Amino acid sequence: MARPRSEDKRNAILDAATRLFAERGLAAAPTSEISKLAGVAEGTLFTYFGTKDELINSLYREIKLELADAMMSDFPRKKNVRTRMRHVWDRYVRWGIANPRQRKVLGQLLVSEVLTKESREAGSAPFVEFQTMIRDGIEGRVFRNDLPVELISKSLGALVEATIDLTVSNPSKADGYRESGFQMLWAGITRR
Amino acid sequence: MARPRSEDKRNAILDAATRLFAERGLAAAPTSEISKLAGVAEGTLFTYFGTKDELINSLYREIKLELADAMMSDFPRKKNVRTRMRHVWDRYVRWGIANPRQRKVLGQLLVSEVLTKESREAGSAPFVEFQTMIRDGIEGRVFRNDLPVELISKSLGALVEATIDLTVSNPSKADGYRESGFQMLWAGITRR
DNA sequence: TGTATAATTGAGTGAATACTCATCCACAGA
DNA sequence: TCTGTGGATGAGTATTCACTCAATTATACA
Repeated sequence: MARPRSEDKRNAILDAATRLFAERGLAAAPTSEISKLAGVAEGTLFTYFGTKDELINSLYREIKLELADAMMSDFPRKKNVRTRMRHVWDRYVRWGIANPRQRKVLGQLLVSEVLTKESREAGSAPFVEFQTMIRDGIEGRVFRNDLPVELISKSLGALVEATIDLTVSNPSKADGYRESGFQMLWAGITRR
Repeated sequence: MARPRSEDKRNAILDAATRLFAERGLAAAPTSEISKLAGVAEGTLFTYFGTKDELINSLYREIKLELADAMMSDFPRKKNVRTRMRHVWDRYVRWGIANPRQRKVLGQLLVSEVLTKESREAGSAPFVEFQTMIRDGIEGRVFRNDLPVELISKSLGALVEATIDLTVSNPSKADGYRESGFQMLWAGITRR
């Protein structure tokens, strides 16, 4: 037919957006600069993403996919709940430390008024296996039975964030923080 | 001298800003609308706050003060660590549920690129007593000794947020969530 | 009551920026 | 090699918005 769209260009735009959003925030990163940093004309940005909001929503999905990938690859499906939980914990913490920009942007996106309901749903889809693991923990009487699934998953996310924050401001203690954080989570959710 | 500034007008502006920031986000709430909603001329906004960024920083301090007030009033200084911890927990959760707008704005402010270092410091100043409580818990061998103070305080914040989120989406279970959330925190940070 | 001072007002201004579009150009299929 | 389709370009446009300022008004104090 005609010239096909380039996956490379699309990625370059998303990448440039990530950098600028992380440095200056969503609103203060103009499309003109995003496209310049991506090495394309401003008009090109709008052939890949109809509007800036659409770009933002796409970026959200992309980052969530990367995170899910980091957390769920090599997931030890057959092992016990603690091992699976630990796997997810370690991967999540490491991803956050290794990808500070994406993590920061994710934080901005989550409180922005731009994300559609569809994007939010699409963003949590890759984490179904994670939810299953928690349900296993409750049904197998490993976890306390008064904690709703969402409280456990949100708490894991929250404690991971706290652990990463600490590690970033004191990288030499990374291993200790990762261990302590998990101990704390595990003690909090399991039966005595 | 001359006409004094009005505390009422200042508050009206901060209040209007809170509403609009919560509904639309920082960037999409123009000073023209903030002043209109506050019932003053746009120019007046700029006699109280030199720039929009200054308004945002002032709002941050204001909200943190309110939160500290809610958490630390009637603080049972003389009681044991668990009682003090529980006091702070309950107050924080209740404040978040009762003040969804300020809570939402606080979330936006914290990831924004607008807050100065001074504002962040001023914002955490009212919480010194809270830090002291945690140190008491560690030194009194109530808490585990491998957890840094910041991990405990961040975790409390994080678990409160998770608890509030859940309560907002299912208000009838408010008491249960508040209880379970605290149990989880307490189990996580104390020695077995 | 008179006056100096500073608050209040809102129309105006300049800068920033999301998005458009006429033109050019690269590629797939014939 | 030719051709039609649709991507790539970037100057242009319409809009939005933070901030200004000259004129007006309220108030503390003498």
